[in-house]
Amino acid sequence: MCVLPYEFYNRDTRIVGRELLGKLLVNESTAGIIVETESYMGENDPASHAARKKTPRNSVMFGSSGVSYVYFIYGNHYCFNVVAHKDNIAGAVLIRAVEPSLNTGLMIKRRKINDIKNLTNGPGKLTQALGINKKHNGITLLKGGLYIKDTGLKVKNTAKSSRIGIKEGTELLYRYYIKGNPFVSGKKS
DNA sequence: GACCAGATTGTCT
DNA sequence: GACAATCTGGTCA
Repeated sequence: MCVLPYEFYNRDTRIVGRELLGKLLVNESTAGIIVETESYMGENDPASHAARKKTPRNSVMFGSSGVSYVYFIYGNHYCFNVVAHKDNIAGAVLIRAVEPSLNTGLMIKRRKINDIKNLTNGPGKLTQALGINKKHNGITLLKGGLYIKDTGLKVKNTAKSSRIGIKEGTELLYRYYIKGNPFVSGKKS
């Protein structure tokens, strides 16, 4: 049980995306097990924010690995990413879904719903449940507060598929999830 | 249950 | 001014 070090994030974005499955995402008093991720590369990935050029908004993706990248979208929702790439490349892993693990009651209060399975099975949902917002953009995940740790949990069945909610790059299978887990977004397994 | 359109704000051109 | 890595609620079957 230890906080993931810089070396974990400073690897190929796709590897980090796959290996984040089963890890524990912690923020303040709430936490959830990551069950679904998507990897977004740099200039070679047309669906990535970093595909075109560096702007104030996406500059975090060009920064150092192990940093949180939070952005606001569609007027209502935040999405939480972890910057992860080898040196001198842009890239980040989008956390799409987690399984509620710690302080589920607080998540229910924040989401204002009673359905546990509907609590964190989507990017906009999990940020609301865990209390992640714009103030978390650009902060490090290596020091505590907001961080990801290894619980020693071994993931058995992982699967990959096309990413969701994008118009380009859909042929790239950069979405990773735990097969059969009820908290994965979308429909059933 | 499946499909469709609206909501609503920050950022870029 | 247009658009976006989404969610919710409505309508129709």
